[in-house]
Amino acid sequence: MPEAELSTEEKILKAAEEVFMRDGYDGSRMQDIADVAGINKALLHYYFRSKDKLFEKIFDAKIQVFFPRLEQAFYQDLPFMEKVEFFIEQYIGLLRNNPYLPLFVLNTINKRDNSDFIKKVPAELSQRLIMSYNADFQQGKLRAINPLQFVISVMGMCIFPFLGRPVLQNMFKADSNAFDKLMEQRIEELKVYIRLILTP
Amino acid sequence: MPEAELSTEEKILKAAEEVFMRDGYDGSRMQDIADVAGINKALLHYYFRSKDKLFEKIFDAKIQVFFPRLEQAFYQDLPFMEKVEFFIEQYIGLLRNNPYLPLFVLNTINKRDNSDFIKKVPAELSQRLIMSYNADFQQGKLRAINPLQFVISVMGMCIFPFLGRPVLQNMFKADSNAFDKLMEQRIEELKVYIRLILTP
DNA sequence: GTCTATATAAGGATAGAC
DNA sequence: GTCTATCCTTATATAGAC
Repeated sequence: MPEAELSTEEKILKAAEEVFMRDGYDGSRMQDIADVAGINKALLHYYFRSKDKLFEKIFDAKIQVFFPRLEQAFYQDLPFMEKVEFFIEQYIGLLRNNPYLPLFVLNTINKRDNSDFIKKVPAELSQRLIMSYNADFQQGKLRAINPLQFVISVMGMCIFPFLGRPVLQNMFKADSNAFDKLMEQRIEELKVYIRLILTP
Repeated sequence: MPEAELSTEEKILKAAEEVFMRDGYDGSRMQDIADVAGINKALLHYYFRSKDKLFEKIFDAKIQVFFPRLEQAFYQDLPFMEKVEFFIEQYIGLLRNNPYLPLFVLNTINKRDNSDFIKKVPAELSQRLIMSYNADFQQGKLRAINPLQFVISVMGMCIFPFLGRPVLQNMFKADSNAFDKLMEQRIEELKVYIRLILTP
């Protein structure tokens, strides 16, 4: 869709997303958002009453992406291991297209005053995974581990390289392409790890 | 050491550490730091010329903690697997005492303009680990994996729960004590994982 | 709906007295 | 070294014309 066809409200939301994701709430300026949107500051306040309100709109959308529901795989009757493999594949793919997402979300939910934001996290995902583990474990198909710790571990393995990206690229003299390639390879590597951990 | 015995410079550094770690660079106010230190703003600028300079002092100290050198284990002639186990133990212990550290460091190194900060990361740690892996692998003591991906994974597994802490606590109705207990248990859990991955 | 101009406040930094 | 007072710039937000 060409930019000219976007409504003013859409242009603002698009610009706000870009600026907030890149600079965080504290680092963002309403003027920057107006510039990116190609309008002036006053219009921002006309559409969204305040910086807080505008930010909330963006966050509400992004939290749903960062903690995905993944209905496709998790509501199907797949073995636990395949669900995890599917998650790794989808999630690293997602982050490759949304490099700023993790830091943005983690910053927001860690803000002391903004504890409301935490409540917006879709909570069922990990609960369902744990139930799925227990079902397969009781059939002897999985090794005895702590499913909560395991779920945290899988998320950490997927997300962390995107958080430490500048360091990794500097350490191994990699450009953006090399990093992306590394993340593509990472999918298969992590699948090997989780199979080794879960197979009895 | 009682607070009264601290020099003004020490009081400022202590207060700056607290505020910067908690609120980040953009979210911190010189006034807040002065208040915590029990002095006034002007004195901050007398001791450290600017907010930037003061921040740099704090960051320089913290980056050394977040990317530790761990000479104790890694310069000794231990098997790779034991080095990793030692790392997990030490590092989770460190983070349990420094909950804000990961987000603080990751935010700073991800700032576009502040790419100077990246250069301050001690880079040898992962390089040494990879060399150590290769040595043991050639003796047939380890499974064939990608050592770089493995090192990223171990760091991610250790660090991520501290980043997602508010969500985890909310999701599982855990207070600070329960979370800390979970992290203590996590040490042994992760050791199991890495043994399963690395053992041929 | 969109703009210019401006109110109001906050934040970093400095001057100058003690 | 430490304080009060203040300068200067920047930010959010609003008023009012078109």
